[in-house]
Amino acid sequence: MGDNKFINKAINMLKKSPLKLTNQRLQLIEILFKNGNCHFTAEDVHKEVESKSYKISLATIYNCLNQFTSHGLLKSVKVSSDKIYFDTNTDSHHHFFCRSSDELTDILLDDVIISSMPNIPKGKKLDSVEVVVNIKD
Amino acid sequence: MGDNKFINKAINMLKKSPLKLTNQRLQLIEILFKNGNCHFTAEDVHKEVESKSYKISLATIYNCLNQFTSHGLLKSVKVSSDKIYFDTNTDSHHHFFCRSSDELTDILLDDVIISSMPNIPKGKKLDSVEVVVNIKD
DNA sequence: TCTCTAAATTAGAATTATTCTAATTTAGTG
DNA sequence: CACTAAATTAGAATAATTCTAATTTAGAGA
Repeated sequence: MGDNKFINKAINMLKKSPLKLTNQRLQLIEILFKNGNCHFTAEDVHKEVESKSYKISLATIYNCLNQFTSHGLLKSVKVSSDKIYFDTNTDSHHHFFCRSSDELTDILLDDVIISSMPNIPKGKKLDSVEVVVNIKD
Repeated sequence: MGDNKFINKAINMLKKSPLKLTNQRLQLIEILFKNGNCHFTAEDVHKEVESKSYKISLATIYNCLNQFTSHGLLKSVKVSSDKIYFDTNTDSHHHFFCRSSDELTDILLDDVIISSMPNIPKGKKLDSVEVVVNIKD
């Protein structure tokens, strides 16, 4: 009680998953979810882990980000960058990607209205629709 | 004359650019443009170069794909894959990306109608809008 | 509470895509 | 035809990420 609601929600999801509640995972959840919706790369997380002097190896950071993604705590986003971004907002939504600053920010789902969509090729199923609005300074 | 119109168009663009007409560039243009619109990674090109026994190093393939991209012969596309895709269609348009086969295919610009767009953040300019429709088997 | 085992963590090596370096070759201008 | 800037190349370097194999730990069950 008294805890951050975003952190609590993430811990509850972790408890409902088959993943174990390790110190590393709980500390990562604290770092990732303390501010509600945000975006980060593995390296961003690694830097914050270092600065807090938490004992979490880079391999564990990668493992956990990937496991959190497959268990619905995070979403991964690929844009015109060489890094994978993770997003604490797992609802369907879109992104601005700034090519000047490499920053990813949310676009609310309702702020993009797609009024016509192509037919899905025969034999394939729709997975997701991602709109990236690339911007620059 | 008698040549493929896609190849001719690409060679003309190369001639109008400051890039020199080397054997390697002409052979790459032949490979890339012979079939009109298509998508490939550097590795795809490398394989075809090998199979034709052309003498083009992997470094030159990367150099040329990047130079062709900066001079308007190609466009590069980033999707949920660890590789960069190149596209001979340089007009504004969208893509299907099949997560099962890693295949990228075009969506005609007019097949996606976006009837409402978010405001661009203060101080930034619009660069481009990319819609990726992820599909699977 | 204690044991046990599968899961988690870790350091460091490996991998993969891509870019860089520095030496050699070549296009095409003059 | 010579010259020079650009292009090509092999191989090293880089950067992000994943793998390996050894050690540690969570948490289920006695």
